[in-house]
Amino acid sequence: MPATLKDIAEKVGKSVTTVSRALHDYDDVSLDTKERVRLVADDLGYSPHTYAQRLQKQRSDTIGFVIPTFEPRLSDPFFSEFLAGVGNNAAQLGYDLLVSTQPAGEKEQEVYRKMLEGGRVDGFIIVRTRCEDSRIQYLINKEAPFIAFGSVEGENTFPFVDEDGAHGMRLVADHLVTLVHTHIACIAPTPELTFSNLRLGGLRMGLNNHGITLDEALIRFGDLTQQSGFEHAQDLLRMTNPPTAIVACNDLMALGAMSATRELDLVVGRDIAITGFDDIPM
Amino acid sequence: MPATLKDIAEKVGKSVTTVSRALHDYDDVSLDTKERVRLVADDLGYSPHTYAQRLQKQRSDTIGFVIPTFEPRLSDPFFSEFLAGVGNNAAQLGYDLLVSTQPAGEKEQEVYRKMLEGGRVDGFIIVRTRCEDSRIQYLINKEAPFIAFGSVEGENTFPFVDEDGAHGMRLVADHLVTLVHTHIACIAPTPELTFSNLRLGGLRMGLNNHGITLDEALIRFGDLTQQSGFEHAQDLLRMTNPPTAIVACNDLMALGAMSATRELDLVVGRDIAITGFDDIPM
DNA sequence: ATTGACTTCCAAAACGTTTTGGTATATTCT
DNA sequence: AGAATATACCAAAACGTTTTGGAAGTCAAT
Repeated sequence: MPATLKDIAEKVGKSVTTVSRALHDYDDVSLDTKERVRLVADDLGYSPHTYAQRLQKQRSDTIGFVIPTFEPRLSDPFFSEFLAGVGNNAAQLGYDLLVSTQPAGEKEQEVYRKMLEGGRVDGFIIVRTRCEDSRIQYLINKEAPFIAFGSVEGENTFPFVDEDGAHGMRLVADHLVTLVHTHIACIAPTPELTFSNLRLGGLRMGLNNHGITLDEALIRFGDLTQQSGFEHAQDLLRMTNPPTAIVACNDLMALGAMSATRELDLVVGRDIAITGFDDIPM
Repeated sequence: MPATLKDIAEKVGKSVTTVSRALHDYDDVSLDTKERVRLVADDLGYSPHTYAQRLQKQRSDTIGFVIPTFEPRLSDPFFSEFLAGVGNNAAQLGYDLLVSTQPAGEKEQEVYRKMLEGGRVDGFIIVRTRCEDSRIQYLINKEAPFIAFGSVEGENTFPFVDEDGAHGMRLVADHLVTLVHTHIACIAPTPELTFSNLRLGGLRMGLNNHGITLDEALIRFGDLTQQSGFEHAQDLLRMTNPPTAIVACNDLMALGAMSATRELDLVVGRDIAITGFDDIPM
């Protein structure tokens, strides 16, 4: 059995209070006592009981991170990269990260509620923000702390960070135009996601700057997976007048599109241009 | 403020005990009371306070998973795949997974000790087992529950699962011999890792079966990263009499080796054979 | 009228910690 | 000598749960 404050107290011959205060270096404990307490604590290999501390302190020192994915697997490298980054920083600051996956929908809010009301987390990190985001609505409403990666439609009266997806897509447009493409397709994520609109909008505007209008018939909405990039690309390439360039809004769908072209014996970079977005290791 | 049992008790006009028992469907609570309790609980959006429960129950319902890596990032896809698999199954069984990274060494055991004695976890999952594994020693000694992915040298008197690395490597040997390779190099992980020896041994035996002895001068020990595969492959290919095949003991090093060959303008599959192990998505 | 069985309820203790609101003793200042 | 100040300590309450060991009431059988 792990040692408790009580064990130390008994061994040192002081009260639990004093031992607790000694370990926290309060100045109403004599140096002598502090020394003895620390010695005994080390000796017994004492570690404070985390859950007792959390209960008493009424804070969990834990951040909730609910990955909005259908797959039970961490199939999108974007998430594992993100997770690693956040997880390590959190650890460094003395925070735990409570990770869970839950597809957007009915049960999603319940997951947030349970974590919050169960006292398991102090706040959240939200990713893949949606134009109308019920998670954000809920948390603002509950006055629960959180930070979002991505924005929502309308006013963003909450803390968030974001990349400039529109700008990135304008660069993509510039690049493709330099390569004299005019018949350009785009595979975007579902338009419910804020960044889908931002990136699509960026592309549209980027092309406009060069006097090209993005053909609405060449816009497809996928679900960000490789599979979906594959299917939509296949579909696009089988058209009677197929595009010469496919702009994927994320790397995973771009990879899927590349597989599709390969299957039709086209060489990427020669017969067709394909662009991605995210810079995943793959 | 989240609702507590006390809140429910007051609203229903029963004791906290009764409310607790009602929610747990004990049969010394009348159906009528149970009904009322459940109604009020729903109404208040009650969720039990996780840490209070854990403190009282003296169990954390949490599994510890310490990733033995130097990188703070989750750079090895093996880990993210493993993490996703374990994490989701744990969640399904009502367990949390407490993840942390800590390179093998001095502080490693302290991390395990803190998690265990701090009451934060009930047991552990151990990966990348070593021939002499201090973590396993420690946990056996503490009689703490754990399961290992991989074995140790000598008797394995603890639960573990493993893949048959030796067999896999024999298949690799068979394959390479079929392609009439005889001058074969191997990039293995540090021999402290059990699976390094198993796989290396498997390769050696596989080649022996065909009357070929693995040249000890062509064995290199890397650290499982792409970088290290790159460096060792470069080194091997610059020898006066370079190998015609490189067997990497994991996929990441194989990918590094492939980069190295490409830099020397060799084509993998034509000028040189390279094999990996693990089947990571990349 | 007692006994026993059954139903429904609950006060109190416990888990391990931190904080509050003290007390007792020694020291220093008038 | 008495008052004020410092120093070192601690009992009890609190955080929100679950479990223990009953108690009180009803009913049926003796």
